[in-house]
Amino acid sequence: MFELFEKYLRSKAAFTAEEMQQIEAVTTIKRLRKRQFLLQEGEVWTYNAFVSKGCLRTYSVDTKGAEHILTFAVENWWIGDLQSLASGLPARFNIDAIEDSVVLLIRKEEFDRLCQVIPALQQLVNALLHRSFLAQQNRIHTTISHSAEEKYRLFLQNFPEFARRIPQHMVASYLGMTTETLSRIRRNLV
Amino acid sequence: MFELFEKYLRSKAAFTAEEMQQIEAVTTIKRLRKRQFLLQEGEVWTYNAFVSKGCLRTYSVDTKGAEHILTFAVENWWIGDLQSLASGLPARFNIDAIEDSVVLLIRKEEFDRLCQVIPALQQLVNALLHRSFLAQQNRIHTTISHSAEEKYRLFLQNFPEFARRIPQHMVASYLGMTTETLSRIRRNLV
DNA sequence: CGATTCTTTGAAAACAGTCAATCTGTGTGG
DNA sequence: CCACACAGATTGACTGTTTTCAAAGAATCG
Repeated sequence: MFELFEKYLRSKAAFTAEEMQQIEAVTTIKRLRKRQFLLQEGEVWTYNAFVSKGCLRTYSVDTKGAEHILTFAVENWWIGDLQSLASGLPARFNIDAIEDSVVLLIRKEEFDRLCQVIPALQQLVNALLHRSFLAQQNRIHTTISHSAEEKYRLFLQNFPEFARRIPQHMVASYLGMTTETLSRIRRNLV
Repeated sequence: MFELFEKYLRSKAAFTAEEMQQIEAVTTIKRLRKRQFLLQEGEVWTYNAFVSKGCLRTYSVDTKGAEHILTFAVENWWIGDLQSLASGLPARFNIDAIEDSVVLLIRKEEFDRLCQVIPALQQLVNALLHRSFLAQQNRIHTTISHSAEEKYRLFLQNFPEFARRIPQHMVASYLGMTTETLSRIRRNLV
């Protein structure tokens, strides 16, 4: 499974064979079955995680039991609770597998150490953070400026992959509406 | 006005006198009157901008003429269109002054060059991006998981400063609701 | 097949937006 | 200094959208 990660890394920057070995040395593989937790609210998240197969989600559960999905992650995406990672505090979010999945884990301390000695890795992380920032900004913008139907249209445009793989009630949760509303929107689209 | 910026920088990291001079050498001061544009939709944004006095907003205008505010920035905040800055494409957003303001500008090329030679500056930028990422994630989470009234409550909690300085119709726009709705929410709060 | 999850539907209620009017305070020009 | 214009906030009546609750139908999985 490390090969997929290696392929991803090489597509983003140039790494020497030795650097790649250093990375592989600290990478562990975790297989998750559908519905299995990678992180549960209240635990402390201490990894950087790369999805090499499958699909996961990050979400919270409110006082009424309703789930609110913050992110999805499929192959070649990173996932984790940066808030908990940075602060060392218990996570406010859950992460679980939507499909049977494989994630690669690197402990924070080891990842940070590698970033010190492998400039390409540090740059990759910075670039990733930068792109994520812009993606989040876009999401905020569409969220505050469009109707439920328009949000769904944009979601289909931007993430056709997600729309295919992810159950509708989760898409609804991601978009901040109920599953009934999304169902009715879909009825009116055709 | 550079002194305020210097104070901010020194509060975040250690800079030598020479480094500080290098920064000052590329910094220009721009004074803006209330309502004056710093950036208009369609222009290319090529700066990093630091607010040393006043208050500004980043917003878009939709096809119906409605404004949607993405961010506010007061003293010691950064502002700009990262999307346009990174891509070189015309900005989708406007930035203008809500109060008479003073911003410090550093051209992108010069800023990037300084980041190469001043590690503390590069680190500051990374830390800032990291914090902004988390802040945006929080905003997304509250936006998709709370009612209009709860969003306003949380806004008051998180940004009491903004609530004091910023006209209500702009707060409403930032929260993704109409000014009438916010007005009615406030009536029911007391 | 039976159980569970997922999606759809309907009816009623809650919520938020629209439009139009009024009220307030501020600042500007005469 | 006043009159006026203008930006901002509020209100009411109405419309439209979204949620809620309850139920039933479809799809999936062991």
